Amino acid sequence: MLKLSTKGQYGVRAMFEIARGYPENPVTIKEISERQDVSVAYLEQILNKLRRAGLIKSVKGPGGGYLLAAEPDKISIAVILKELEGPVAITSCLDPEEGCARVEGCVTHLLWRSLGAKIEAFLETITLNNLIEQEHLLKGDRRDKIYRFDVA
Amino acid sequence: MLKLSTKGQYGVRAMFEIARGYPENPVTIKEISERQDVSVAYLEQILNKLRRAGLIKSVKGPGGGYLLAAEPDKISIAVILKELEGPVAITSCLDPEEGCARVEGCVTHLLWRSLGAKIEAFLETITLNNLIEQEHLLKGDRRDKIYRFDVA
DNA sequence: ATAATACTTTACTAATTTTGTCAAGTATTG
DNA sequence: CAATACTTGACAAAATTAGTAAAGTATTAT
Repeated sequence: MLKLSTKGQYGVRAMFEIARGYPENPVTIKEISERQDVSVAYLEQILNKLRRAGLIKSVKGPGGGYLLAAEPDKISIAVILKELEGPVAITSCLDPEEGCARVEGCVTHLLWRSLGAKIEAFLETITLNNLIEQEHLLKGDRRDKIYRFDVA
Repeated sequence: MLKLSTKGQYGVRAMFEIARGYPENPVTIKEISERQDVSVAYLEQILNKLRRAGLIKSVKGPGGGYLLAAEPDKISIAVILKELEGPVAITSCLDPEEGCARVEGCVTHLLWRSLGAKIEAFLETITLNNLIEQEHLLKGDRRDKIYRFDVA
């Protein structure tokens, strides 16, 4: 339950690859495709959304590619997922687009709202920079710090 | 994003209705159907799963219906949802049934795992009894305690 | 100039999941 | 023994997901 679509998953992984090139090295779709094993055509869709949302910039021509539009510690996982999948909305009646007929006096409504808020709050605390840091820990020998996200 | 299916939503609402009858009053499918506006046939599917999981008991014959199999404060939302929708698995590679080829050195994997753990932990703290309490607060005048789930 | 590289956009579709309905029972008891 | 209630399994329409495909436009190294 509570699955994330591949669009969201791939989007985060793509942003992670682009973040590695920050601030000078444009990363091409092809590179992302190869490293993350996602088709170029599908990535185009995803990166397009992220570019229009202002999270990344693109550089055309040979040697071009994608660049982060802000510093890696300013871009949260929450922002990326919101652009690709819309707001956290455990139930459809919590989606701002839809609305709910039974809001008043509905106990489960409160429950789902609280859960959604908790999820958002968590995802807002994690940034691309945290992912990069975490990878360094994984590849390095600082095994003592390894499950950092559990602490946050 | 991160939607819950209607099966999970209706299941929690049905359990809430059954909890109101605890410990003596069997609640019929028809009553649940009317109060929660879900078809009888669909509820049958849902309640069947919950009964087989041992969360509720059924009493046949006139005056029969469904009863909670345990005390309302012993049944968490997490348990109900797990029976109806399987474990929390933000990505399919985190589903115990599937597995993941890239676990080692995969940073996002850690992220999704942490998120899933947080969600489960939260849902385990909320019981049917909490829902009933919360409803009393909503209907009563203790407006000061109203958003209880946010605190938990 | 122009070929190579790279991004952009829109349309389409196969597969999967969700959200149920339907039919034909079985079990219990007043 | 009829009324009430639960039980089971098959089936299917609708929505969503997860992509592919095609036909571009833009930039720049040489």
